[in-house]
Amino acid sequence: MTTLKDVAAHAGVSVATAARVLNEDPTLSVRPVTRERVRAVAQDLGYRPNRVASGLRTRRTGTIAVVLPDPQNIAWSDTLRGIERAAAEHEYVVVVADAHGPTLDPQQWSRFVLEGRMDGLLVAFATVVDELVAQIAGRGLPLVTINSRSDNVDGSVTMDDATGSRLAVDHLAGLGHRRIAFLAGRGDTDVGRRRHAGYRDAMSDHDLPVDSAWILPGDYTERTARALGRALLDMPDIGRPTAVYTVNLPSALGFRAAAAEAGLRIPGDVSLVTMDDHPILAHTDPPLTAIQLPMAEMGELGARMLIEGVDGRPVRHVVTATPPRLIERRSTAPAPMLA
Amino acid sequence: MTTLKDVAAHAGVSVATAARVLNEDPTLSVRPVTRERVRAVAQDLGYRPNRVASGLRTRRTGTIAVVLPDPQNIAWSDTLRGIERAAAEHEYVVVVADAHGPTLDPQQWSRFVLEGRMDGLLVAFATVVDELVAQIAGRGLPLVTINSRSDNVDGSVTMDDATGSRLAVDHLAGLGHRRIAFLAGRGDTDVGRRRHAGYRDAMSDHDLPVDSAWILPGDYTERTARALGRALLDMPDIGRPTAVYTVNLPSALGFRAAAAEAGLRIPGDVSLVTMDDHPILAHTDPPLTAIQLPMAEMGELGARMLIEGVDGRPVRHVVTATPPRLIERRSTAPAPMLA
DNA sequence: TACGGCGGGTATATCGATATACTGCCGTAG
DNA sequence: CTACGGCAGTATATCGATATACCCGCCGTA
Repeated sequence: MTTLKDVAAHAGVSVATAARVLNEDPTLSVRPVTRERVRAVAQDLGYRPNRVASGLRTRRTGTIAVVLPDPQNIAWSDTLRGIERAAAEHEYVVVVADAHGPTLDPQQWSRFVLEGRMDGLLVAFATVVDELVAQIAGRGLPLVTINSRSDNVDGSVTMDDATGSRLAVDHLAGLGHRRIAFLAGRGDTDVGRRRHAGYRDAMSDHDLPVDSAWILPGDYTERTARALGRALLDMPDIGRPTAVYTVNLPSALGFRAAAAEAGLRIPGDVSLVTMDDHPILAHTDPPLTAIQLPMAEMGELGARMLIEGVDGRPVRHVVTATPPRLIERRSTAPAPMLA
Repeated sequence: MTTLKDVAAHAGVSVATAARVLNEDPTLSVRPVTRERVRAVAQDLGYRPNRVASGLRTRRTGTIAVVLPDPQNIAWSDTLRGIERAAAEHEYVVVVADAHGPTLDPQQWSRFVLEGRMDGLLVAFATVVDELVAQIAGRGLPLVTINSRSDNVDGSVTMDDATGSRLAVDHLAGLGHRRIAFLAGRGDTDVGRRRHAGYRDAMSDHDLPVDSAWILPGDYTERTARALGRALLDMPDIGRPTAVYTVNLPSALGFRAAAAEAGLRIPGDVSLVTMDDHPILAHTDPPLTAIQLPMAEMGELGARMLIEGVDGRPVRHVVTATPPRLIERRSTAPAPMLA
């Protein structure tokens, strides 16, 4: 390992000068020839600053942690790529942690917050635990939430979920559906509320009835969605919705399974649109019409803002710029004629 | 931030003693009462050693890097969970990097290998680039490959791919198929060769013909598999295989798409088994029969071995213990009667 | 009495980079 | 002839934990 000392020695300057040249310290005055000599030696020796050492002094490790409550959900993969891309641009590395729930267990807490190895946290908890926030803030660690906004946190990146929901409802309404159910998320989560609001507003814009029996709060899991789907589809034909909008990808899969079990065809008997797109949806039975959200952009913005936060710039609440898009596949069809 | 100095001061001992008590230095002799006092103070103050500082001295950062050539492939998610679990047990954190190909780009190289922030590398390149290996070894960084074994690397974790392939062929042969094609991986990769060998051996055990036109080397991508699938299915009926075994998940999806385009039914016209299982396969059209491999176990073993390697214990070549399993779904059916 | 050994610790260099204060020299202004 | 400012750097403390060498007092023993 080449250290700064080696560089300094070979260049015939002190470590201080070597460091200041390489870091382009503007307060340093040095002859161009010396400057070049240092640079050349560093290059020749393949010098790379040891980030652990520099991290100790500067309290910057060049590492951010991303905490996902459920990395199993394949919808996150784009987000992760966005985060990594932005991080790489700033020479940061990304530590991914799986919190198996809405908070950090003590072990994770210790490794991510207490041991000084992270410069900041990017978290994607649907429900932001106030206590967690307070403690992180107390540690002086910048925190940015993604996909969820809370007034207790200074920075967040969210998407235009309401418009996403609206797109789903517009599409179904355009196909003649009037009885559009919503397999929702948890009402105590920010995303859940935004997606719900979009649904509600769009329904009312289309003068469509919103039957409370058609709004089923779930918990974003396939399992629950499947149970709720069964309940919904077991309704007598007359009250049964002709279309369903599901709040996220696992919910759509759960509903799809429920429909299959109930012997109902999608889209023959019931149309399905879901939030969260993924290439694999082209291969499902049937291929699912879905709302594509700028997940990668959300990740990029989040990481970028967090890194700015590390540099002392204030973080804010931002919303992604790219609008949601509806990807039409084959799970939606014109509403059946009704009595 | 509570530092060791604070603990020492409050406990009325020197930092040396505080450190040695907390690290359970066996060469330290200290009265039990003092020992307890130090521990109690550390506890009270919520002391956690700063890993950056200790990393500087000990050259252990408690971080390992996982490099995946294609994190998009959802089959890796189990592996990642296994890695994280094992890492967490040892108080390590995991940095995940996306190398968009079979080697590290200079940026990544710098961040993962040259800057001293990683204790070791876990890589999943299908083709192990010798040059890369040599350079990493030259840096004294332990390296363990997963899913691929090379004699140039001391440590690896692989799975029993051959048996996995055999399971696929056995299943198809059991259904009466005799013309079983193999949509393979790259012949220059270790996994590709192992999966191929399993196929070949199983075919010969069943006395089945291996037509070289039925072994199509692909590159593990959906795109290529789709093109190859088209070629395969465009063969005249007489020479067309009645079943296909695909080397990985994206290949299966590609083949599925090709069959759909060609207007052929799975499993009516052609049966499909693929290596790599994933829960989503229950939702595809049709649900795919797949070989489940111990991906999580591979990740766990890899991480554990790498961490042992960091501690100076030698790494070895190991194979996962859990045998592959065939998950039967609906993409396979008895062979059609042939002339 | 001298010496060694042991119990119970302490002092300090070190890891590598960085931030701050400082120095020696030269030219010029007063 | 001195003072002063600018140029071209240098010396060193620091970040926090850890590893190594060391120290002091006391006891037992030769």
